[in-house]
Amino acid sequence: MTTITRFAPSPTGLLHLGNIRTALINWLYAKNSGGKFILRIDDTDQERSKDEYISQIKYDLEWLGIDYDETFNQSSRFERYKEQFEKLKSDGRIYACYETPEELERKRKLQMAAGGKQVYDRSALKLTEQQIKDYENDGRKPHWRFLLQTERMKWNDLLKGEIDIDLTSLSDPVLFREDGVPLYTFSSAVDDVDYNITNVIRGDDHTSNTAVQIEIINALDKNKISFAHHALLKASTGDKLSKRDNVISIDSFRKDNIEPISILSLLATIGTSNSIELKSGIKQIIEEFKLETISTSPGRIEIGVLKALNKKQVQKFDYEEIQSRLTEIDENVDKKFWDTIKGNLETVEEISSWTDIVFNSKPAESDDKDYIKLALELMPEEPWDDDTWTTWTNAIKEKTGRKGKELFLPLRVAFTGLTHGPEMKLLIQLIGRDKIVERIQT
RNA sequence: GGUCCCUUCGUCUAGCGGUUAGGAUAUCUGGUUUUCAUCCAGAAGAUCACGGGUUCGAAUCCCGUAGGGACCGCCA
Repeated sequence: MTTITRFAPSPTGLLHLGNIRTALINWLYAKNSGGKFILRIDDTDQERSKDEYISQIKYDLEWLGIDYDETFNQSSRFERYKEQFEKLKSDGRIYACYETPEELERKRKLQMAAGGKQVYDRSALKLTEQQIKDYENDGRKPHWRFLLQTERMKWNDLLKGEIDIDLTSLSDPVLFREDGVPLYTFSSAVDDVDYNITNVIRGDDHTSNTAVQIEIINALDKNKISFAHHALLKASTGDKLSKRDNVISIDSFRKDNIEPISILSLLATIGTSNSIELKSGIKQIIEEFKLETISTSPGRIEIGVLKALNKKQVQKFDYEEIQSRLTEIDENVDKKFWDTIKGNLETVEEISSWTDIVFNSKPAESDDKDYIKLALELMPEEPWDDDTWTTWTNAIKEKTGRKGKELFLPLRVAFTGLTHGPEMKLLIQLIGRDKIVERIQT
């Protein structure tokens, strides 16, 4: 049987490290076993779903290199949900409820005050025909609940092991709203069955929900789906992740010029027993993927690790790989320029600060003017090569008796305005004699 | 309140009854680079949340406690 997994985001916000991790795990699980991966947009709640988020989600996935064999929107399947709803209804698994949200809220508060279970009391089941008629005459429309019959739902979770949930501690789930809109608990179960999903891998927050869904799936069909629940990720502070937490959205990382492979490498590492390292590409991540390496305890997102991985990737780039990106930043960036500068970059786009230093004359104030003046006098004529710097500084050394930091640091500052940077013997060739003279003389 | 789950170096983790508790990363030191980064070599870093029990022997099994998380919605 072919493995089929799915990622089912609701388009109510941006994708972040947490939910993209779930997507990646599902994608890798499918890829690793030669299976299929489906992108399902859970947009049954039309009020909260936004088209812009749908395109953003697809763009983020594409940018990261996570492709899908098939995609569909739940909003296109309302008829099918209705059909399956009728089936469950005729099987007597669904019953009509007439409580308003306010009434339900009041019940919950009462239950909480009494210290009992906050579970729906099934009073709708005891309604007389007359009471129902009265509600209907009042203009109330029913919402529909699924009658939970299992006391304890057990399954073998691929990540958490044997799970045993007390279903009597959970309310009968509402499957259809008063306005006829199917709820996630139901539409998801219908789709997972219809699309022959073999493995549902999702966050730990769905664990008790899974108990409910298994019973629904069993009522629809024979359950053949294997479930796995991974621990959620925590923010670096130890707090839970939020959809509104923009600092970890994929979009924000892209805007910060973080490379996709850096994000993928972090995701393939965090909360797993894998070594923290930069991966060579998505292919390596697929090959190395093992579901069992994913931990059941929540991992912390360390942005510092992401940045370190990205830095490694930047320094790994060959000029040819990113030539168009570089020349777009500055057309004068050639291979020599890139190779000289890349060791000092954390993102590719940071190169712009160096094109500025190299190409635009930026005179730096020196408090060591006499020394700089002397250096100018001793500066070799062009053409310059890799030995020029040594020849030059040796001459200065001889004349002044300076050595080490005293010798070179004032020069670096005078040429670049910075106390650190690429190797001087290469950098001075990039800047060139004319510009250096210009800078020193100012 | 109920249900389910988690807790091992700063961080991510290995560990499945006998280990000097291993690795990765970060940190520090030395070497290389006449700076920084890279690279190489090395070091330090964990009373295995706490308490009890089982056992000749517990990070590992059992019970309890504490801390943390998820869910308990006409959201997903």
